[in-house]
Amino acid sequence: MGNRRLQILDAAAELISERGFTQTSIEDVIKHSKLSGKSHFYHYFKSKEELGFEVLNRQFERFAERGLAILREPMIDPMERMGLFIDAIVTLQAERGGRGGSPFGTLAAEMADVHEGFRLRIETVFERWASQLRSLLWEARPQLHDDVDAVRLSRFIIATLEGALLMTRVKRDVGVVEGIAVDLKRFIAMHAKDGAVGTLVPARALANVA
Amino acid sequence: MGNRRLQILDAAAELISERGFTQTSIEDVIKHSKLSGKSHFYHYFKSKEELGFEVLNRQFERFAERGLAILREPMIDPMERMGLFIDAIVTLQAERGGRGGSPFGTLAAEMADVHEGFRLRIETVFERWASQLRSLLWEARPQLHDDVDAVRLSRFIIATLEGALLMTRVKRDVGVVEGIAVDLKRFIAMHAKDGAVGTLVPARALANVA
DNA sequence: CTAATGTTGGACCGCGCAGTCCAAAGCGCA
DNA sequence: TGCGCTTTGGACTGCGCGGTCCAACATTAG
Repeated sequence: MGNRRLQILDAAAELISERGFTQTSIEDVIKHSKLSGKSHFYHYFKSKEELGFEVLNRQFERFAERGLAILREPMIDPMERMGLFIDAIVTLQAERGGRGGSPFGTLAAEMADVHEGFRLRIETVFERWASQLRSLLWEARPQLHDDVDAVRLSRFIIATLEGALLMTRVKRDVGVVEGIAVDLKRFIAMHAKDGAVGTLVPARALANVA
Repeated sequence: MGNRRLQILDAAAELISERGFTQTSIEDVIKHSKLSGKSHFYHYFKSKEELGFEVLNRQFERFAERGLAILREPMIDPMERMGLFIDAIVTLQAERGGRGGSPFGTLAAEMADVHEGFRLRIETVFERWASQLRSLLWEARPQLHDDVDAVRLSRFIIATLEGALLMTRVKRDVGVVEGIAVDLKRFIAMHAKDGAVGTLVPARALANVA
């Protein structure tokens, strides 16, 4: 069954996002996937490197399902979708008790300067994420100031969220990412024309913008 | 000489901030420090773990010298100092050709969930950094809106910078951190009363705020 | 010149892990 | 029941690395 393969992949994804790639051994993965016998692993994967690549893809898939999907809901106002998306990331982090941070960020920090293959794939992952954000900003264009640079703004959003997840992990306090999320929404709201902010920012916080 | 110790420490700092802790072997460190003989290392350090802790301290020292110092220049307007500080981080990253990212961030992502000792020390490092930013914001209080939350804002600044360094590293493009720095300054300027922005943001960019 | 006291280099040990291999256990099929 | 074929478990190998140890060398003192 290709089912087994997925089982291994998910176990690996969990361990790697917690401990990092190098700190996760094949034996750990096999044990954690409720299978036994290392040959099983090498039946489905060529090498640990291949596992790493596929875990990265899988993480992005899941992220796309649970987080990025919100960005494409056609019935919701774009600005509101942005807020929901940020909330989703906070929720995801809260569910894990502040541990584990961003699966991409962790892998990125660990491998970017060590393994060119990983670096390129991580770059692709971030690029796909960024492109989703750009689409949303494009959709929201009528509500935004004319000189908003979607490329720069989407990068800013990703960087801030990644940094927030990292700090949350270090402090083991979900409050960190929550606070940063609030500010990030305010920053995004700053790019919108008056009255187009929707539920992105509570009225009180808008005092600073006006 | 305690000089040798520093030599090892600096070699290790460089390697660790590029490759990460686990990917850096004692032999690499010794070779890179132009010494030879592993016993030399163990003459100055109890273990690799101790090396890691001290590298973290040393990185923070250097960062405090070259970056954080700007925050305390008493002759410069606080808001302007903030801008200079952000510029300094961009410059530091540019000097390394986009590689290596933040020394703290790299170590944090790698070790936070693996080694409690590292996590605590990294938490301390971030806290010290945050406290410097808070001091500056306190100094700038007369120029800021009354409801500015210094704790939250300082966390936001650190998170965004850390995320920016990470993405710069992944894309190997210093332009990323440069762009994010511009936006970050605009976000900070948003908290200042009109006319108190100084050189933080070029007049053109302020259009969005007003 | 010799003895005592550091330095320095590197051989060596043990361990953990990626990756290989084979033997035993299922399992269809007649 | 007996025979091939696949699945499964785990023993084994080679290697890299953290950490120890000791032998050779330098240095200073008498």
